[in-house]
Amino acid sequence: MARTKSTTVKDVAAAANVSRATAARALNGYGYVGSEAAERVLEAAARLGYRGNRVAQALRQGGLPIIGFVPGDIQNPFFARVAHDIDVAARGSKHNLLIASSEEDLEQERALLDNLRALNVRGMIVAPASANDNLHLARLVREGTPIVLIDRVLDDLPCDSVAVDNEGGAREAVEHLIANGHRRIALIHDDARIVTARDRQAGYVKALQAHGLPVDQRLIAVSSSTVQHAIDATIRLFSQPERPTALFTVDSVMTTGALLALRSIGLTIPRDVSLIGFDDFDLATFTDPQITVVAQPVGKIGPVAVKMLLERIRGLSEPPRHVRFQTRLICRGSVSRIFRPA
Amino acid sequence: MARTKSTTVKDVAAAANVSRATAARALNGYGYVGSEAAERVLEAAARLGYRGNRVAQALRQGGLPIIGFVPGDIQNPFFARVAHDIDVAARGSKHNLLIASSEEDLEQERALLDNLRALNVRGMIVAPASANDNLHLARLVREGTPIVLIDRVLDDLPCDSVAVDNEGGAREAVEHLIANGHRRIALIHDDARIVTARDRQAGYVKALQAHGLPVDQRLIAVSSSTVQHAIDATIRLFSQPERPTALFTVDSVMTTGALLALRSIGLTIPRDVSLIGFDDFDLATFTDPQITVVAQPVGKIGPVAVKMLLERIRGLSEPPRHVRFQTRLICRGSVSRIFRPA
DNA sequence: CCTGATTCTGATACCGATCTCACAGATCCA
DNA sequence: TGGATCTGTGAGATCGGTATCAGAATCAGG
Repeated sequence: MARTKSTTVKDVAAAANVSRATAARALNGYGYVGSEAAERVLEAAARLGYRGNRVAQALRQGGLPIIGFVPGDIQNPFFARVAHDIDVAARGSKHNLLIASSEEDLEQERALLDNLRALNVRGMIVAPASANDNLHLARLVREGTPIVLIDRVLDDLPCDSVAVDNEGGAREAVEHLIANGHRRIALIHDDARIVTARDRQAGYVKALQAHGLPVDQRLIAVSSSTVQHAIDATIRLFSQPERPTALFTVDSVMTTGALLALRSIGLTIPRDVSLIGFDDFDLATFTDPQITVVAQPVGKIGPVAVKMLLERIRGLSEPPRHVRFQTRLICRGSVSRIFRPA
Repeated sequence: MARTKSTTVKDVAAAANVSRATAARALNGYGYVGSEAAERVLEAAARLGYRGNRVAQALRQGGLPIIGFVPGDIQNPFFARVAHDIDVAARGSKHNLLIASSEEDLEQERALLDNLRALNVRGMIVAPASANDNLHLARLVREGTPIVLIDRVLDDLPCDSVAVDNEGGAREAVEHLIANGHRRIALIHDDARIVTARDRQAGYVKALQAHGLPVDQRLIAVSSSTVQHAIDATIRLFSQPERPTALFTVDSVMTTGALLALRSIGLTIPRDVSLIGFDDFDLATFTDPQITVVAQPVGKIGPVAVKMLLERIRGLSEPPRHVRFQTRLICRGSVSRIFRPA
């Protein structure tokens, strides 16, 4: 197919009748170059459409101007939003963004990080798929690769992180339900492997305990984070003899599933069941009534992560910094007050 | 920060007491290598944690094992889904995916493509932001860079493409409205710059003309593809004295906006207004009634695009191939029948 | 025992850009 | 006028890996 090989400094130099060294100097504006020679080089470069070869530059100078982003799932609106923000922020500093989704699979994550490492990217922003077995991450950190963790923080990993107060947010939500008289509050959460889900579950448990309520395992369902699994889990929870009066879901995908499931088994929100979901999402304002949610400042996560990463790339060597954003409970119409006689 | 420089073939060769050449042969399994020497090399490589440097490989062999993807907006669920599919397909052939969103901005798209070119990526999958001024794309094609266009096809660009029958799908939707007795059918579409929107508009116009209905400019609103703009456009359309009885929106973001706007001005679907949107989306089944949409086979686009791209990368030199998927009208509850006395 | 093929290995060129170094010519000050 | 400094330039090393080539060692067959 005779892919035309691109023009190199050599070509430009030849066209301008100078050496490669001089051409490079003219193109990059360093060292001494005669104004006349420089002009000829620039003209030749423009004429030949010289672009430079990042790969060669990267080899010489170490590292491609690329930031790697490893989200759990790019289709999840949360990560899509963050990816977008990272992209914008990275572009501001002349970096390209390489997105490689781990699909919440530890093996895949390992392979991807290996790949990024081999590509000599400048730094990585990662949402680790697992709370355990993170030797691969530990090694990267040890080797000095700039890494920023987002959304999911691993306490024993000495690197920067940006996340929200998952436990506090969950606790606030559950306490809101308790304050409205609910006692049988169900939880649907992800495999505890993911840090976020674990913390949110912890918030749920703490809220119950703080109010002297028992933690009933029958009210807790585990589901992987897909709409279908969430539907199944919801149906399981609500086909028990003593039905929960409220439900707390730990992410927007699960909330979506719960919504669908409750509708299909004929339970009305908030008359039959009250619902609070973690993470705000479009759908939440489209339903009738609208759904009460724990909102995270999604838009801040990406920019802050990039900022921290760039500082590391530039050589900052402070001890790990951890940014923790507060969540906000947005009360809409999906929680009802239960009258509870003393 | 003393970023530990990674181990090179040189290190491995030294550790195994062989030359770089032999080490490379052992590691890549080509040429003749003594079994004993090979073993020593492999052992040394494992011990030192040798990973290889893609950048150096790329320089020698031409091109990074990367596929570039330039969507209009990664937050748009359509592109997020396609990105995911591309990622999976690319991984199957040992390619990484580099996503760089153009944000529907032509200048940005140009810059991004330049970047990708400089990175020597193997090929690109692009959803062009504009129907015109595509000299930058034309040049890439001319230079032999493998490119596959998705979603939006530029007829005068000699390269592969994957898209859906936008005109036909739109036409089917509008004819469905006509068949249900609607005559004043409004359209909200994007800036005609984007090919997709233009084709869908063309379908709208053809449907009307085929049934002898006038194309009334007052029924056509232009909006950029954001929820807020779509809301404004909808309100504008429906505050006219002679209100439309039906609305066709050309993408899911606009449909979302229309939904919100209609609710806010107190119009009920489908009693007051019938609605059909192009592109199926989650929300469409969450509303009451559910929304009738023109569905595209989203899941097929990514895999087919990658398949075509890989063939080009491997050197296929057939003339440009164009895959065009059919759309499917999914009738739900957002279209009402208007009784129209003869 | 010698020729020719086969196996193994190291030296070396190369990809493209950058950077150091040395050197030539111009300029400058004493 | 001569040494020192400043300009401008090209030769060549370098980044890390891969491919070519030639030479050494082993082995087969006549």
